[in-house]
Amino acid sequence: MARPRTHDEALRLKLLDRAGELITADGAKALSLRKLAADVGTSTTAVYSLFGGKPELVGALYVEGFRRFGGRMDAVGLTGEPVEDLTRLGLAYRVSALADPHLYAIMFTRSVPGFEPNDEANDLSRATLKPLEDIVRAAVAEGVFVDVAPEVIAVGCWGVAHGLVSLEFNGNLPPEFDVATAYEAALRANASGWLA
Amino acid sequence: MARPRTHDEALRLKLLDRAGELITADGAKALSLRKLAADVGTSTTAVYSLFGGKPELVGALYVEGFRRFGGRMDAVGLTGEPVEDLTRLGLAYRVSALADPHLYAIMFTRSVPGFEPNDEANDLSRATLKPLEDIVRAAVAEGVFVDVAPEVIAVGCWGVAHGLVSLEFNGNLPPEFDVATAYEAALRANASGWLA
DNA sequence: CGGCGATTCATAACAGTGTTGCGTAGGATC
DNA sequence: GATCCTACGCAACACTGTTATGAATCGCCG
Repeated sequence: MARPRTHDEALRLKLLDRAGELITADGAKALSLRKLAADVGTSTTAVYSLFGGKPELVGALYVEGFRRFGGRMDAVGLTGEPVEDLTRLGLAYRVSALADPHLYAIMFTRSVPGFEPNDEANDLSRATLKPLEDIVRAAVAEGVFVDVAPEVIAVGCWGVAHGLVSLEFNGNLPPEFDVATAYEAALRANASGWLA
Repeated sequence: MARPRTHDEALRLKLLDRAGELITADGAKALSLRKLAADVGTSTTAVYSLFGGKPELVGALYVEGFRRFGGRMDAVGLTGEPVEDLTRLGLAYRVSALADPHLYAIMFTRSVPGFEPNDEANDLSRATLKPLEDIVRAAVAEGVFVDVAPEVIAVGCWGVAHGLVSLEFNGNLPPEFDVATAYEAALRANASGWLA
């Protein structure tokens, strides 16, 4: 039953796909190496050969999640008006989270006990800031935004988006709360707060 | 070894205390019913009598966490100027989170797999909004803030605070980032965005 | 005041988990 | 074509939360 000398890439993808499905269907708790291996037709040891362990398998899902996030952010059409553009990115952020809620959980909550993102994963997550920072930098340069380090403003905008989505997912928002409307208003008000 | 007919309140407190210590020391992953029971000098079944199971035990820690949070929020001295006061509450929010990081993890990340807050716990968490909402409501009434539902503004402010703290804990912020300064600036800018 | 029913909690077993030695099949290398 | 190396199957290990059983003892009612 040996495989080629290099890791079996097809098996790796099958494991990753199925792991994503299991998590999407029943949450992170439902991801068991035994079940995963059985579904894919291999054994748990394969996960250790290919990834190193369960945390590293989840780590692969983590980078996949940020890859998708990044893709959706890049696809947002921009106008050049900073408040509008920051609001659009924020809305896309929420749409992305709603599209892959369980991936979002892996990225931003510690829903898989042993898993801690490593340095490479953290670098990747910080890359999410890039489009935000570009917009902010231009706005500061043009004097539309106050003269504060673009990084600070960008992080602030990311914070609102992330915080509201996080509260929504946690069930911390009031019942019968019109999340979508409030979310957009909050994004816009926050961005406006940086106007010069 | 029977205990009084009513639950042994002292044992309940000892379990809760020790559980908090274990989590504070080594994170949520380190909370095992066996170790907890051994440390306290009882058996795992006591947890089932007193709480119902591990999720419910964690639920008790969840409400304890929000109780402390609420206490710290109430202790914040207010000035009557909404932007300033909202900023102060936001800073207190971060201080609270840093003071009890593992309790914070229980409250806002799903770090204990089986645990989902029940309705009562959710009501409690939403009570965190109360002081924010009072400030906002007054500011809207006085015409200092724009005429938007106070709930929406309050949730927005909570979102920034929560989001930034959450990103900080997740390691999503840039390295060598002056979190404290940026955090305060972001809170202030966000609140200012709601000025009429 | 005494006995009964109810309930807490100890003991031990169960089902499940991630992880790890061991063994082996079979491509890669010379 | 012989040899090495490695991915991976099997089975065991240590651990988890949970639960069936049973003993001890309290609150309650006559």
